[in-house]
Amino acid sequence: MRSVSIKELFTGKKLLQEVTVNGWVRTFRSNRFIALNDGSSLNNIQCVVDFEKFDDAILRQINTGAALRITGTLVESQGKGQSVEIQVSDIFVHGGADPEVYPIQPKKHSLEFLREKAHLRVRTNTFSAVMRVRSALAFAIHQYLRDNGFYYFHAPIITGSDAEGAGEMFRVTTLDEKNPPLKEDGEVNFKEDFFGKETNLTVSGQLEAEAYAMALGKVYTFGPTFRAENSNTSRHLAEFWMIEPEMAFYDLDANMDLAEDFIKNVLKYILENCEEDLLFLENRLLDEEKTKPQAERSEMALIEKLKFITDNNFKRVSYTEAIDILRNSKPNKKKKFQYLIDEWGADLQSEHERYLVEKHFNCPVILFDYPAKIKAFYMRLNEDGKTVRAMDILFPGIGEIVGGSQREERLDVLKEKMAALDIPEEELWWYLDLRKFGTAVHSGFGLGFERLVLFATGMGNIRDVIPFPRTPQNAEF
RNA sequence: UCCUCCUUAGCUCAGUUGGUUAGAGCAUCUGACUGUUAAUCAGAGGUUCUUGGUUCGAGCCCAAGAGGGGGAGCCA
Repeated sequence: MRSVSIKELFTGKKLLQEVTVNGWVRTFRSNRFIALNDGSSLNNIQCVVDFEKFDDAILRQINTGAALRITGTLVESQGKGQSVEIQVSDIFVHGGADPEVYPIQPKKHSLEFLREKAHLRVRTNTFSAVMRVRSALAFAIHQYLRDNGFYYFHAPIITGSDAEGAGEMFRVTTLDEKNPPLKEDGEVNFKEDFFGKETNLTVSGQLEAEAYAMALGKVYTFGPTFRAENSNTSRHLAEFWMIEPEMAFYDLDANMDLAEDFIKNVLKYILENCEEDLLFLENRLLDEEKTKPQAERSEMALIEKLKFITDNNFKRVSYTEAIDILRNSKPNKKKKFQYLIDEWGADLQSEHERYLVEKHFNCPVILFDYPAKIKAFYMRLNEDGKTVRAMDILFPGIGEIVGGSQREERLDVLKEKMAALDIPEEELWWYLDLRKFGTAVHSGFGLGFERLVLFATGMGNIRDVIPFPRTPQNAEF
């Protein structure tokens, strides 16, 4: 007999039929009621056991965490907590879970404790809900971009260029670490390494995406990226997933339009398709915030917050306007900012970004036209000669969720900027080729997938929205 | 990398000024009960993170180490 998912049982179509389900025990109450979950949804199916008809040896194996196959008749529940339940006729124990040592018990565990049990934490309601939403978001991203004429393009994970400037890189090598081949000057001779040169894990697929956009028109990457920064925060991972759309013939305005529409649409998708999980996460958040003082609680509940994003326009502000706002802001005048704003050209700190997003505008903000000095070499220089067509999307509680720009399409300007930053042309000869042959206005952005999941689920730490987080000093799983 | 906080039962936490036998809830085990909803009732369980120090006496004070959280920087 084929088994059905527990999710299907709640549609009511199987009522009074014999069904077989497989799943893991959440609780076993009164030696009679098994709450079984198979991950198909948040819902457990209550399996009612007539304990007098079953061997004690079987019943003893029904502990939290055990894997069971249960066959029985689906009936309307006599109890109040659920619409349907299974009157059990047969139980097969796939595998028990010794309650003396199984760490996930039917009680509240802290997220920090569960983080150390990353292989088991997805068996909890919170993590299963987060991971279903994560999966739905990934699907929505592919669907949106496909529907809008994008090609999914696979950027290489191992990269030979060291000039992307997005952060510290992880070295990829097959050289003998204890006895590497050396050059005459004593340095490691990477000519003898696997690729014949120094290679690293990618920090961004952008440069490669630009090459593909200049032929396929609109492309995107969606894959893992790696940063060897020693960042210890709730918003950074050493291995994270990034979506990087890149579009030929798009200027910065078109780029911002796309990014905003993109975010709104993928959030709309989960509002429509993950209602149950989002409601659970919303309640989890409300519970958590009950312990906090009033001032620290969020003004909106999770679902309301997501709807606010989908229904309202992001505020677009130039860097220059933002500096004016900040310079005249209360915390700046009262010297409450740790870094005071006095001159045009200063890099914005996260306290400034938070002020703009959470206090001044109280909605997502797109900052654009940043000073060239604080942005990457490949960004399009404006006619004023001092700003570049860069844009960052800032979200409440998360900070920067998107970073993007119109790319510098003029060969001579690009070469000048690389020279000014001491980036050797040989490193990026192929990137310069894109400007020599059929160059055109083009733009793109990068969106940190985990930061989007963080926002969408209301979780507080990025390590809780990726299955097996990689952070400094931690790659246990 | 810097600043800061934390580490007591399986889990979440309490533990007064340094003072007798380190407590509670939940989980677990044993027993009772059996239409429950994180069931209920009775009983059981501790290397106070590790090492060293101060002291008549340390969960509490000091030093070093380990692990974890929060914040900053870097960014997505």
